[in-house]
Formats: sequence, structure tokens, C-alpha cells
Amino acid sequence: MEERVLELKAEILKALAQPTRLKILELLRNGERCICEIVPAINGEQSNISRHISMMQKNHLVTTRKDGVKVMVKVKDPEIFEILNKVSFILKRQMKEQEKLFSHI
Amino acid sequence: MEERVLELKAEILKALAQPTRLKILELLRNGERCICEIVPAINGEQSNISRHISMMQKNHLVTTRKDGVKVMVKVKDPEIFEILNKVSFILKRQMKEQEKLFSHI
DNA sequence: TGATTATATGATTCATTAGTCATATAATCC
DNA sequence: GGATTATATGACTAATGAATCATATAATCA
Repeated sequence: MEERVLELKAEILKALAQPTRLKILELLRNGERCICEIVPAINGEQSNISRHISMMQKNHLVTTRKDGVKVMVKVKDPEIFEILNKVSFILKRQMKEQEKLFSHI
Repeated sequence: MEERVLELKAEILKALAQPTRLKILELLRNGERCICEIVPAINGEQSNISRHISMMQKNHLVTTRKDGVKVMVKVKDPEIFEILNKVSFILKRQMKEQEKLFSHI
């Protein structure tokens, strides 16, 4: 596969691969949210969350629109959530394996 | 969601989010490969590839087994590829949108 | 045993990233 | 217009990551 394509794929995955951003995306499972709702909901610094959202926007994971003073954010593609679901699935299986390994204790 | 779970999910995604590692995983689509095949196939430095593989192993993306001097690597869960497929899908759609945006030129 | 092949790892460098504080901008309301 | 609310951004720090070179380990074979 071409180097450029791999870089673009890596960028999409990188945009997902961070706890604070995952937290934001989980909040967005139920649809559009205002940044002013996200900040208290995930108990983060406003400037930090602003940066994370603008980062995800650059990587086309989310879109935003202005509503007065507020900025509404939503996830662009539903496939994003399918990816997160698969990651959950893999993690759960890993956990089960770990349990098995220590079940003799 | 608990902070620890988010961190673990982020780690799985981080392990995917790097061009060299994506290249290695693409090679592994067709099954088990020796590291000595991977190194020339992706034209990388041996030590670098060794580190990437051991990183993916720590994150449970791949498993390895010794076969004489060689180390054989394979992807642990088929869901890994499903995730990569979804990323491809998202990327292709992004490309199409970009095309549309510049179609008037 | 000594040479060869395959892989791992310590040490280092350079770049990127997350987070924070202070401040800037921008829309709304009184 | 001035205060308030919501968001963005510059400057900085600390942590992490990728890549590289040199070298170590480990298995195989002549």
C-alpha cells in the first residue's frame, strides 16, 4: 500500500487513540452536543477540550456548527462508533484471557 | 466509562495508529510471517521493526512463536482487520468528498 | 568450536503530543 | 456600549514516540 495512504489511515486512528478524545466520542454517541456541555461532562479544562475537538475536526472525525455563541459537535461517520465497538470487543476478550491465566490463584 | 478502560482502548488504537505498524499488519493479512520476511518486504531497519512488533505484542495485537532461529508473527484477532477495513472505508469517503469540493476546477 | 543468521535491546536524538495558564475573539443580552 | 458566556489560541512544559547505530543474545550449521 502507498505510503501516503498508510499515513492517512494512521492519522485517523491516531485521532481516536487518546482517552480524552474517546471520552468525548462516547458522549457523542447520543448525538450532537454543545462544547459547553462536553466540558463539564468530562470534567476537563476548556482549552484542552477545545484543542481535542479541533484536532478531531481536522481529521474529519467530527463536524461542528455554530448555534449562537455555542458550538455544536457531532460525529461525522457512524463507522467511527463501529470501530470503537470493535475495540471494546477486543479489550473484553483480552480481559477474559487475563482472567483465565490467573484463575488458578 | 471508567478512566482505566478508556486508557486501555486508547492503547489498542495507538498500537494501530502508525504507518510502519500498519504496513506490517497489512503483510500479515495473508497469515503468519517470519520477521526475516517482514524486514525486507517493508524495507525497514531491522531494529525498528523488531521494536514495532514487540510493541504490538505487548498490546496483544499480534502473537509470536519461535521456529528455530526465526520468529513467526501473526495477528491475534481477526477484528483487527475489520477495524483496518473500516478505516479504509472512512478514508475513501473522505477522499470522495475532497474530490467533490474541487470538482469545479 | 567458530561462523552465520535472526532477533532484541541500550543509548541517543529529534519530533510530536497532551495539558495548562493567560489571553484573545466572538456572539448575546441588558 | 458594557458585561457575560462560549470558544479559540499563543506560549510553555513535561512526557512520549519513532528512528538509528552499535552491540548483545540466541539458534543453527559447517
